Amino acid sequence: MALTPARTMPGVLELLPLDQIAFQRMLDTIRRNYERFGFLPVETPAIEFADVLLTKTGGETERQVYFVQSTGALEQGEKPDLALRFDLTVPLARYVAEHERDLSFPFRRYQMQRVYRGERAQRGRFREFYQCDIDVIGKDSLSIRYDAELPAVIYSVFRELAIGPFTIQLNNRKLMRGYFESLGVADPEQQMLVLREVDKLDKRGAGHVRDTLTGEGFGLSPAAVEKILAFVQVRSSSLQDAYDKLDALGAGPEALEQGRAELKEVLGLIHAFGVPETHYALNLSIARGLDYYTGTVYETTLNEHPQIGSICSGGRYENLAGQYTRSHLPGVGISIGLSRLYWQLREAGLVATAQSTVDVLVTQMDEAQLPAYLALAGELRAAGIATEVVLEGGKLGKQFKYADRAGIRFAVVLGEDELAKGVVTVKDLRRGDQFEVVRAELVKTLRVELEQAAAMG
RNA sequence: GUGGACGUAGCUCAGCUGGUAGAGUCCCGGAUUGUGAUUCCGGUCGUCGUGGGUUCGAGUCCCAUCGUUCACCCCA
Repeated sequence: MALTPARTMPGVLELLPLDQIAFQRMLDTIRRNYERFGFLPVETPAIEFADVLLTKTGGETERQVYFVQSTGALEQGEKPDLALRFDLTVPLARYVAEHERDLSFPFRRYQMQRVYRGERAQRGRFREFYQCDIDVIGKDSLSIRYDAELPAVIYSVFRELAIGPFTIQLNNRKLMRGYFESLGVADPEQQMLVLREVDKLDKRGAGHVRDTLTGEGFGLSPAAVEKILAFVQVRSSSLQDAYDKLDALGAGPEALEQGRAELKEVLGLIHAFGVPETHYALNLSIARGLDYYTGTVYETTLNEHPQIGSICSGGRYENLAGQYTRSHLPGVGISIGLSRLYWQLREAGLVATAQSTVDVLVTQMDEAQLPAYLALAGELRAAGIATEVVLEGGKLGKQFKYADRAGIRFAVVLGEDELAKGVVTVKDLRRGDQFEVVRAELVKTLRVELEQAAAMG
C-alpha cells in the first residue's frame, strides 16, 4: 500500500513541543500586557462571509484570500460565499458594527488569532500566522491621546519579551500628504504611489528611489525629489530633537500643520506614559498600508537586528466600519505578527528552545512501588509542581534519557536505597548533578530548585 | 500574478568526462544487572520528484510535468 506523504502545505509554522512552549510563552507575555493595559478579549471566527471580508478592499487583497466552500456546494458548482480572514482588523470592523449597541465605547479589544493569506511561499512569510492585535474604537470621535497609549503598550510588551533594544518609530500620514501637496503632488493616488516608493528607501537605497521618482511614471522634478528624500530621511534622537525637526519643516498646507500638531502631541504624551526617549522616535519614512491609515502610523524595529524589519505596526484610521454601518467609528490599533516574529527571532538565535512545561519526572525503579510513586507525584502536583510519572518502567538510563530529550530538568528517584534511608534522590539533568533530600523536604527543595532554574533562565 | 534557481535516505549533502547508489547526522539496540546528553560497536531507512526520449546501459544527457525555493508585487 502506498503511503501518503506526511507533510504540511508550505507557509505554515508547525513546531515541536519545546519550541511550541517557547512560542506560547511569548503569546502569554503579550496577552498579559494587553490585559494589564485594560484591553478586552475578543475572538472571531476564522471563516467569514466572503462579501464581509471583501467589501472595502479588493484588488491585491482579494488575490490573497482563501475562499471556503462546503463539499456539497462545490459539487453543485456554486461560487464560494465564505472565506478565511486575512487579518483581524476587518473582522473587528464587522464585529463592532454588528454589536455596536452592546459595546461600550471607547471599545478596547485585544485579539490573538491566526489569519490566512494565499501568499507565494517565501522566507519568513506565512500563509497561516498569528496576529496579536489591540485596537481602540471610538464612537463618533476618538481622542488623539489613544494614539499615544498604544506605544506605551508596545513598550511594555517588548520590554518583557526581552528580545533586545527596540525603537517604536512614528510618523503621521497627514504630515506626509501635506508635505507632498506643498511640492505639487496633490493627487491622493499619486501621493500613495510616492509613499509606496519611498517606503523602499531602506531596501533599495536613495539612488534607486530618486531614479524612479524622476523617471517616467512619476515625472517629478529633481528639486522636488530631493526635498522628498530629505523629508523621509528625518529621524529624531530625542523628544526635543523630534520637536525641532518637525518645526524645521517650515509652514505648509492645512494637512501638514494638522499632522505636525498631532505628532507633537502624541510624541509628548508617549513620554508622559512612561516610555523612555530611547525607545521611540520620529521617522518620516514610515508609510505603512495606506489604504485605511489616516493619521499616526507606527513601526517597531529591533535596534540590533534591523534586517528583521518591523516587528509590530499599526496606525490610526478615521472610519473603520464604514462598509457596515452609518455610524462613524474612528480607531487606532497595532498588530504584532507573532509567527513571523518568532520565526525570525529563532533564525537570529534570539529565542532558544524552551524547557518542558513538565517540571519533574518521577522515575520508576521498582514496579511494586508504583503506588508510592503515584502518591509522591500527587504530592508534588498539589504543590503546583508539574509532574509526570514513568508508568512503563524500563532501565533507569532510558528514563533519564527520556527526561532529557523531553526537556524535563529534574528527575526524582525513589528506589530501594532511598526507601531504606527515608530520602529521595533528585537529579538535575541540566547541570548533571544529583543530591538526596529527606522525603518530607522534597516539595520545599524542588520549589527552591525550580525557582532558581526559572531565574537563571 | 511575473521572473530565476533547484529537486539523491527523516535531515545536511557526495556521486569526476553516462556503467544498475554512498557519507555524516538522526532514530533503534548493545558495551555485567540503579544514571541521560560525550565515547565505542551494531542495525533500520532510498522504485536517485514523476512521465517520456536518446543509449547496449542514465542519478548522471534531452523534453515535459509536478514540487520546492529565491526575487518582484504586497505585506505581519
